[in-house]
Amino acid sequence: MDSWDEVRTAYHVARVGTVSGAADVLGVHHATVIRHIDALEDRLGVKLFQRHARGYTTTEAGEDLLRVAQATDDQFSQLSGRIKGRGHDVSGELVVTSLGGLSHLLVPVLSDFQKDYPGIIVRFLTGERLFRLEYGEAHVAIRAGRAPDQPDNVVQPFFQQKNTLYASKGYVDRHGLPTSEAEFDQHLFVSADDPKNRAPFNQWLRDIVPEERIIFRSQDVHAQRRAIAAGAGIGFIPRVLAQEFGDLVEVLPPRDEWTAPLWLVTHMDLHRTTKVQAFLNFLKDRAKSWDAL
Amino acid sequence: MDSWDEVRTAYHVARVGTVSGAADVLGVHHATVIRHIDALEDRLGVKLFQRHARGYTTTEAGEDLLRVAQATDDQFSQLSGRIKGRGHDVSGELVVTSLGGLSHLLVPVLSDFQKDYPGIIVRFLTGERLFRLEYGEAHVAIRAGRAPDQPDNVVQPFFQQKNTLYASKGYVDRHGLPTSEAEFDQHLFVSADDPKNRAPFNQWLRDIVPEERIIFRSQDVHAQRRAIAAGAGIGFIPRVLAQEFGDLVEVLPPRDEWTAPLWLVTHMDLHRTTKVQAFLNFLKDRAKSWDAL
DNA sequence: CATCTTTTGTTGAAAATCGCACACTACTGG
DNA sequence: CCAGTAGTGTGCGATTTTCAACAAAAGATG
Repeated sequence: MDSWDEVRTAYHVARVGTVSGAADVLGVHHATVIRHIDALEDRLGVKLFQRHARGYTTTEAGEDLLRVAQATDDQFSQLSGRIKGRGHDVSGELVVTSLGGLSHLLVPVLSDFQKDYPGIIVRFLTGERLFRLEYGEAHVAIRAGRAPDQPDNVVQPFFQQKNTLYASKGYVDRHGLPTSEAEFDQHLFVSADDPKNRAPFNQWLRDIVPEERIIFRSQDVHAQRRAIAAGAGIGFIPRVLAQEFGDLVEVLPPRDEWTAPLWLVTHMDLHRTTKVQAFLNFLKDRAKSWDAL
Repeated sequence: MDSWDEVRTAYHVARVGTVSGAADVLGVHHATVIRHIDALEDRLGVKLFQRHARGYTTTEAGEDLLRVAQATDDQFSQLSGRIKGRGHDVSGELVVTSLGGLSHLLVPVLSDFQKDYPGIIVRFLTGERLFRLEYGEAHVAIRAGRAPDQPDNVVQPFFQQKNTLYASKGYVDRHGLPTSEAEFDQHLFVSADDPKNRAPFNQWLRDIVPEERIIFRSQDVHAQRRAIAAGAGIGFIPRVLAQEFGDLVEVLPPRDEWTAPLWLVTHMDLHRTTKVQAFLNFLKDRAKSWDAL
């Protein structure tokens, strides 16, 4: 049974009882309706209607089609309502992905967003592997580094995450504070395990600090931060995050070159949906207060 | 939700996962598929798919559509099977209409036909009002008189019902038998109540017999026949029927002018169905034996 | 890393579809 | 009885839809 449109035409003819009436309802010419019916009957090999000068009356086959198509029409109407409705309200899943190191920023926002829109189910995906928007793996991605330029993605600047070198009070008590980069070779550092890590402050650190002085390395930024807080050495922590840790001392004043630009990325096909827009607005509103720091 | 064909297209894209694959299944060009999807999404105002170079993946809306369209596809397949199947087997209702006076012929045939095809439900409609084939009131009509020439009807000769004048043995004992029409004014007759009745033998009788000699009149042929059998007077009875009554005497030898031609009439749109054909063949086969009488 | 395959996306040409006008039929109401 | 109304049916011209070819991008493969 191909050509569902012909079924739909036949359905309206069966409902109304006349070709002209059905043509009015469908907004087409009555000749079109006649042709649809003829084609459908030819394909099925059975007459659906008996023709007479006062209209079309259904045969048993036509009666059967009427029942089935009625149900189909109902289901399609409901589907259309659901789809259009879902376009304008905020519900269902919201899938957000980012680098794991940004969870300290995002988790509170996601939690609050869910409180504002109880119909939402939040899924927060992190991991070393990049979750790809173009395959529908997430609605929104937060990316760091230089602006992504994937063709089908909509990219917006999120905020500038300022990073600075921190040490714990315990570390300062034991080793003191370097007054300039010149004294770095007498200190201990915490940084990424991967020498190819592209974060600008990590690259800067690799250039300035002798390799043997980076004595604590991990792929996991949370582990690095805990190591710094525990006094293992000096390392970079986002300023917004450092405030939550007590006992941290700013080793050097912040520099622009350590700042990591963050981007909000959505897939073109989802960007215009109210759900995504609601979340993006919510997120950007929160980010304003962070930019001030 | 107009254009069910676009829903069908989207359904196959959602199922297969690629535009090209869906185009293959649908037997159309992939550009057509793309346009259908675009049109449907524009109308719904929501993206059903996320596009990427390796195919289309469904959004939530697309997932919803997939489920609904899957159900629709199943139902349409079943419908198609039912309709095509019904075209080739003999089941459902069989509605036959005729003048009430022919029930003695038709009822046994209908009963036997139902025994041969147990899937059939027989509806035998009689009445003074003509049941009209073009409005779907019956599958088959048995008509008497001159050949009907309704444009959309298929007319076939059924058989020639020979009628003759009969009297009961009781009547003959009391009044004797007329040897010719000249003696009719000394006899009593049974005939139709309606002077405009078009049956040829009734018109003949009205012309020959003085009006006051028709002493038993009824609209109901069954009542007329019972009156004849009860000895009320002389009247016409079909020869095939007269054999079933005992005690009947043929008053005059049969004449061609008293013969009523019967016609099988079907509506063009139903004539080719195997159900109707099965019944027509069954009926014509039975009629062969009646013609001999 | 170059090449091949698979897939989406776009544009002019071809074909199928649709709308229009008219003919025709049947019922309706004075 | 006769004009009016509402419906089906059909040929022809116009429009929309579809097709075919090509371009481009992303994986897959060796």
